[in-house]
Amino acid sequence: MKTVTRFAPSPTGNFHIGSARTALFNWLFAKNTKGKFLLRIEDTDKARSTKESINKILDGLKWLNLDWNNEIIYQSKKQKRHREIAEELLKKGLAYKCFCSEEELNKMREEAKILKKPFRYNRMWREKNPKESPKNIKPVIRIKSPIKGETKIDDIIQGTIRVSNEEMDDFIIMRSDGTPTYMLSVVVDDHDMNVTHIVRGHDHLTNTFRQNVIYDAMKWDKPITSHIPLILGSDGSKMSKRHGAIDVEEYKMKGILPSALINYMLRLGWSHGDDEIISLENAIKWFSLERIGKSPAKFDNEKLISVNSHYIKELKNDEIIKFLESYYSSKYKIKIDEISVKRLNLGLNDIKLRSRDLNQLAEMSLFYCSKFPLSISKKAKKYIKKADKTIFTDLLIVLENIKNDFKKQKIEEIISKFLIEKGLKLSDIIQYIRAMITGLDVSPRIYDIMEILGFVEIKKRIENFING
RNA sequence: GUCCCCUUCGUCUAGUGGUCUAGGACGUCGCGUUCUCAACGCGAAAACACGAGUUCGAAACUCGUAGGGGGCACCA
Repeated sequence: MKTVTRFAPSPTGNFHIGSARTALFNWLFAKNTKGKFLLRIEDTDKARSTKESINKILDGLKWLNLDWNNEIIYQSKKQKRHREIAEELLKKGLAYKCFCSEEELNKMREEAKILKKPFRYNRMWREKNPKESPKNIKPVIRIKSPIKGETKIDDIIQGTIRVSNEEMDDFIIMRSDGTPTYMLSVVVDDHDMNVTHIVRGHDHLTNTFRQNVIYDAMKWDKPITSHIPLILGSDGSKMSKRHGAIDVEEYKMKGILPSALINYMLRLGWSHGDDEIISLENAIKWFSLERIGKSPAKFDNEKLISVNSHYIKELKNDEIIKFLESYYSSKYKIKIDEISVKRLNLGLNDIKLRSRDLNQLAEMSLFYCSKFPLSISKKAKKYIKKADKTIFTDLLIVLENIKNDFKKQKIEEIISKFLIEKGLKLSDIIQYIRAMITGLDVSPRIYDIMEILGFVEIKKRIENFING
């Protein structure tokens, strides 16, 4: 049988990193088993679902390259079908109308609180004749859940879990306004979509027991479930805003590569021996739900960054230049001209080695592209302020001698000769030169940069300091 | 509160009863290299939550304790 997985987010906010990992695991499992990965938007909550949120989810999935099969299914469009199932259950006597008022329900809640028991609907309308119903109340439809015995689920990740049926009550499947609840919708949609494997967050584990009641009532085959542990913040509490970035979009803005985020999320809960850097190809080949751990993982930004810097090193120059084009044009209103492209192609390899994220890479490469005069960073300014102008005036004269053969070995030679004559060490001047020609305090090797920029450009930048 | 789940270095994890004086990665620290560095090289510190039991033998199995997480809506 062909496997079918689904990712079923509710569009009520941003695209959370936890949801992204759920999507990834579904996607990987589908790819690994050569099955299908479907996307369903659970927008039954009209009040909270937004178009923006749907777009964020879609953008995020596309950015991560988690492509889905078939058309997107919008749960809200399936309500007629959900209602039919509820009617059918009603007709079969497996569900019933409940005419409880808000007050009656609140009373049950209070009683439960006093008895220190969890709230459970007392099933007062389960056997009552609907003719006794109060006229002023629109009923909900509740499903008859078993009163005695226990329910067992076999979860691929969590193993076998048994819960006494007394823990469950007759939950609502249709609201009083005639709309289906989540619990009904998921089951009907998963069944209609022929979903074979449900991979979702651990927070849904107890829902499985409720959903089983519906499957049993309809005599439908149950999908196999895998409840993946949640991602926690660095302090072990639920991941939230105060832990920093939690939405996929934020990672993109921070210059994280989709490949890096995928690799990092994959290793949160799943492993393959000692492998850390795992190509997508291997991820698909090796992935299995059985190998997902049961304990929740804390999100570690430092590790993400280190994975990211690895993937940055693998980037091709033209991919980077494409990124730089949009980064520079939106942030600095700079266009990358032909000469800058030439310089970038010569200099990017060195910069890739020391970049933790794309934004940092862009800032570090800026000196290859910026128009004269250069913008100078705070730390670089400090160096420049301290530099002795006469030394650099003399240095320029020396450099001018080799302007027709401005190669790094030559530059190195002539500078060391210059230093000996002046009785200086390289470290006496290197940071000043760096600041003047890159506007930064950190950069690749100076001789390489000088060669790439060429004498004319170097002269301009140093003179700017001397005259400034 | 209640039901369910979880617990190996700071973090992610390897580990499926003997090969574990517990391996890898990130981070930390030290040393080296270099022209700065968030690069590179080498090295170090660092964990089986606790207590019982099963067993010739337990990080691994069982039970308890503690700590953590999740569910308990006319939300999804």
